[in-house]
Parts: sequence; C-alpha cells; structure tokens
Amino acid sequence: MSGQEAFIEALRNWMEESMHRSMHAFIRHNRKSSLSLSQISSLFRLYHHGACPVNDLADHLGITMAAVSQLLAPLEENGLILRTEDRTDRRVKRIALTEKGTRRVQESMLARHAWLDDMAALLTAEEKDQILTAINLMNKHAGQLKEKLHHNLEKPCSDAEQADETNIQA
Amino acid sequence: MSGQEAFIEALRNWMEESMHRSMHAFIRHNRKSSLSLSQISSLFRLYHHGACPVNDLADHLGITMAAVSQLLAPLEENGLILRTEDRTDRRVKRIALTEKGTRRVQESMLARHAWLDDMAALLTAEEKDQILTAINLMNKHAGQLKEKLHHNLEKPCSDAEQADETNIQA
DNA sequence: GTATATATTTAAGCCCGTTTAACTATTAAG
DNA sequence: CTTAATAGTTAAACGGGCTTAAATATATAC
Repeated sequence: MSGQEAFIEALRNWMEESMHRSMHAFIRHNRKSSLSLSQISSLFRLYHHGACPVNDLADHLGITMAAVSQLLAPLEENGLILRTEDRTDRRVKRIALTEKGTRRVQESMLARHAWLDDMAALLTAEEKDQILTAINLMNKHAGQLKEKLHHNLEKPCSDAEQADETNIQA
Repeated sequence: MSGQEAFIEALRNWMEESMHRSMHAFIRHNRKSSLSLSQISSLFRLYHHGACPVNDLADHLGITMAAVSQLLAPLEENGLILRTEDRTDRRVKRIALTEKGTRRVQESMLARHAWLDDMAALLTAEEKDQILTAINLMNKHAGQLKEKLHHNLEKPCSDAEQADETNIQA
C-alpha cells in the first residue's frame, strides 16, 4: 500500500468511526427533540452558511419549497428562525437563525461531540499538541475547499448524483 | 484560552465541519436510496458491531422490536441481511449483514466521505505525514474508548439522556 | 406438568413529512 | 399595460414509519 492510500484510508477510518459515534448521539437526540431531520438540517445549514432564501434550503435538502415553508412554520413560532423580506427583491424571504436558534444548534453540536471529551482525557499533552497542529492543517484546507466549491457553482449537489445506483429495488 | 481549551475547540470545529459535509451527502444519498434512516442505521450498526438480535437493534435505535422487525423485512428480501436462528436460544434471531449488505454499507461510506479525497489533493506529502500520525493516534485512543465503554455496560445511551431539555415546546 | 417470562412476528391504526395543486405577490419581458 | 415567470404560502391528500395489541414459539420457574 502506498503512502497515499495509507493516508486516505486512515482518514476514512477516523471519519467513519467519529461519524458513527456522533450519528448515534444525533439520532437519539433527534428523537427526543420533536424536530424532524429536515428541520435540524435547515438549522445547521443556516448556522454554517448564514441566512438564505427558502429556495436555497429546498435545493439543499432536495425537497419542495412547499415542504420547507411548512417545516419553517414551527421553527418561527418557537423563535428559532426569522423570516425577513429581502429589500432588493420583495418576493424572497431571507431565513435567518435567531440568537435562540444559534444556541440550539450549538447545544446540539455539543451533545453530538460529547464523546470527544472522553477521548481527549486519554491523551497526553504531547499527543494533544501533535494532533492540534494536524487538525489546524485540516481545518485550513477544508476552508480552502469551501471557497473552491463556491467558485464553480455549476455543479450543485454532485454528491447526490453519484449515489443513484444504490437504490434498493435494483 | 488554555491549551486544553484550544485543543478541544479545534477538535470540535473540525468534527463539526466534517460532520456537516458528510451529513449533506448522507441525507441526499438516503433520499435516493429508498432506505429509511432507521434501516441505514441498522446496516451501519451491524457493520460496526457485528451480528446481533432484533432486541439490540431496537434498543440502539430507541424504537420497538415490532418496528425493527418490519424495517428488516425489505432488507432481507433484497439480500442485505440474514435472519438466522441462535442455536443456544431458539427464540432469538441473529441479524447479520450479507456480503451484499456489507458492500452497500461501504459504498455509502465512500459517498459520504468523497469530499476527503478533494481535501487530500490539497495537501503536501509532508502535511499528510503529519496528519497521518495524528489520525493514527486518535484512531488508537478511540479504540480504547470503545473497550472502556464495553466494560461499564451499566450506562447505555447516556448521550440520549443529556439532551432532554432541547425539546422544542419548551 | 402448568404457568410465567422472553424474543419475535403480524396486522391495524395513527401521525407526520412530503407532494401536488391552487393562490398571492412581485419582478421581468413584450 | 399585459403577459409570463419567479418566490413563497396554504390546504388537501398520499405514503411511510412507528406504536399498540394480539399471536406464536421458546425458555425458565414452580
């Protein structure tokens, strides 16, 4: 196995392990929160990408605008989001997280990643330093990736297309 | 901010960023696969923890055994899982992934982590080395964490409890 | 043996997220 | 001004995932 493959494999293993841990907390957390998966996803989308029109959320989730409009209603009632008019085009409504909504997202993130604290407790200071620099490197490059994808907007949701053949009735 | 906090914060940032990317691919992948979230979760559970009775899956997902029994039916029809009798206790059925089911899980993992390849392409060989050792460290300690949790089975699903107050009607 | 408990399945019914279709409001095009 | 297109909301209907309840089969206790 080349160094290339060893690297990407170790990275994948780590991602899968951490995804699995976080997803377990995530799913059980969801079940108690009375928020649907699409509602949670919308909140996270708004958190990571900032305010956007209903249109964008629908595209992102792969559902109709009507569905998004409906799932936003209870979020607005509970003060998690705000629907404000766009001044340049009064047809569109900018959906934005409120402070309360932001807090809710952050709480959810903490719950999902609680196990990281347990792992951190197992590490020596030296190991933490080593990991910290590596993490900072990855964070930096992940940020570059974001900008890059922002440039070529021509291929939205390419990740969805390549998964077509995984349909069960095949 | 102490080194401790800087470390755990960088780790959290990285986890959140990567979770967000992977989840997007995951949700859209799901929507096309005609598999429910619980079905996907069951397949992943079987992949990570090996064959287990219906009982375990129900506990893990937080739903009834009846629900699990029903969601397993189409998975069995499509040859993704196998229901075999436990020889020591013939009441229980051991649910196991088939080879096809294993492949399906691995494909799903690849789709979720496709963006890692894009990031890896941005890294120099030196950076990869540095990250690789850090990742290996974390993989090692995450494994220790798994054994540790296996020892004190007395607190199953503690991650679910601590998220109670995030209920929306509060 | 009888009786109770456990593991699973089946069927009926409910709830909720989504789609479709109809409607309003605003912008762009002719 | 009229027409067509876009952004969003609302209401009705559909479908699927889950629960409850009942049934089967096996194991344990007395």
